[in-house]
Amino acid sequence: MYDLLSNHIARHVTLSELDQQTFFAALKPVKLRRHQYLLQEGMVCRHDHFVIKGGVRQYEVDNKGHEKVIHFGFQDWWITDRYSWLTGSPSIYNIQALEDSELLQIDKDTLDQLFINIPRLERYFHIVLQHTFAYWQERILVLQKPAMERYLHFRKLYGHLEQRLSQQHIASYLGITRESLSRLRNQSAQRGS
Amino acid sequence: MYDLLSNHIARHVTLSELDQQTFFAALKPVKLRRHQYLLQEGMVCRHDHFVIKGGVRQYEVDNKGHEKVIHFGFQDWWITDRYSWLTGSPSIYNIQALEDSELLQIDKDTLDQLFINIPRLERYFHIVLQHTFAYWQERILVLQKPAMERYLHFRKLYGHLEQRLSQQHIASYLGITRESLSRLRNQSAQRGS
DNA sequence: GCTAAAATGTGATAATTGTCACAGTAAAAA
DNA sequence: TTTTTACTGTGACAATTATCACATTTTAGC
Repeated sequence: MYDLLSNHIARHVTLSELDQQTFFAALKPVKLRRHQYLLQEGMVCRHDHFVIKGGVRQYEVDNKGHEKVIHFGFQDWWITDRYSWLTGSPSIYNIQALEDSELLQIDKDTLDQLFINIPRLERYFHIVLQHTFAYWQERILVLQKPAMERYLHFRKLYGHLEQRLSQQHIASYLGITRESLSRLRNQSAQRGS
Repeated sequence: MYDLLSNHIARHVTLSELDQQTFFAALKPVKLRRHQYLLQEGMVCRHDHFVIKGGVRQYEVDNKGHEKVIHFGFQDWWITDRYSWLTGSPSIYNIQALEDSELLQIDKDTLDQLFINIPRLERYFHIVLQHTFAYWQERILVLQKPAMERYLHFRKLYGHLEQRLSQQHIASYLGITRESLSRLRNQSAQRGS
């Protein structure tokens, strides 16, 4: 159950067996069924979550009632509303399971406590955040490009997830309507994939 | 000269005087005149920079030759191309001074070395990155909204910088053309600010 | 497997934003 | 100051993407 996370950690830092056990002991396993929520808007997001199995989407409901997906979370990803987590303010996001999912969760206070005695653990989270950050930086750039480029970029990076996601979620992630995405897909199919 | 940074650190963590001196000794002051570059595309970004005075913009030149501003950096902000910094790959960004500026820079290897003996320093950078991350998360959300909302949001957050930035840079940051921004400004002026 | 619900495809049309051209204005350099 | 250069405003028009309506297909629950 902790193997995935253990490997993920080992890819970035070396933790002693003891430190790793201390960390794992602080994690709480969470199971979600499809459509269940990890976070609902209005709640304060006090946990960070590592996805073991399944997948989730993080989205905002705008003032017209439209859902806007800003992020997905699949196996090997940490996911949280970093803003609410950091500031303690109520979240404007929902995080919902797209499939039956399994995650490990840890709350901020516990984690901050662990950082004091296990600096390497903070190093791990720092490195992970740097990677996530680099990903968001790229996402901003892509969101400024035309819809077709955004879609092709998505396929290049997350093509393997395309069947697991609905068109409307992909469209929302790309910042377009599901109708527009449908038309883009026709175009790109005609030109050969 | 180091007062700004010293205060910035104190806002997030407590560093011993010795640790702080060790860190400051590793920083290199950099002066830039308006239009000079801190980073040019094709170079690997090996430094992180803390802005003491002045301001910079980080932008990409797209395949049509258009400049796309993804980020600004003003007093009290750390700025770098996190992707290039992290992966060691050549940057696709330029970071250019908008005004005569003063910064403090540190390279990644030196910083990683410091982290080993000064865990609190890594805590500081980790916290700063969390804040920056929360800011980018919001930026993604805003970029999905109509142009007028983006502009008003910009004014709310960075209204105090509006006179120091050119229209074309603001427009680019908002992901619209300078012509569109000009029209948005007319509209919002007619409705009273 | 059947049925209801959800998701997707597609046409007609509207809204938003971009492009191009050029005039006017402001700012930098000589 | 003067002169050049860069920046901004505005009109006409084009391109992109959204919206709405409804048909079709797929999926989930019984």
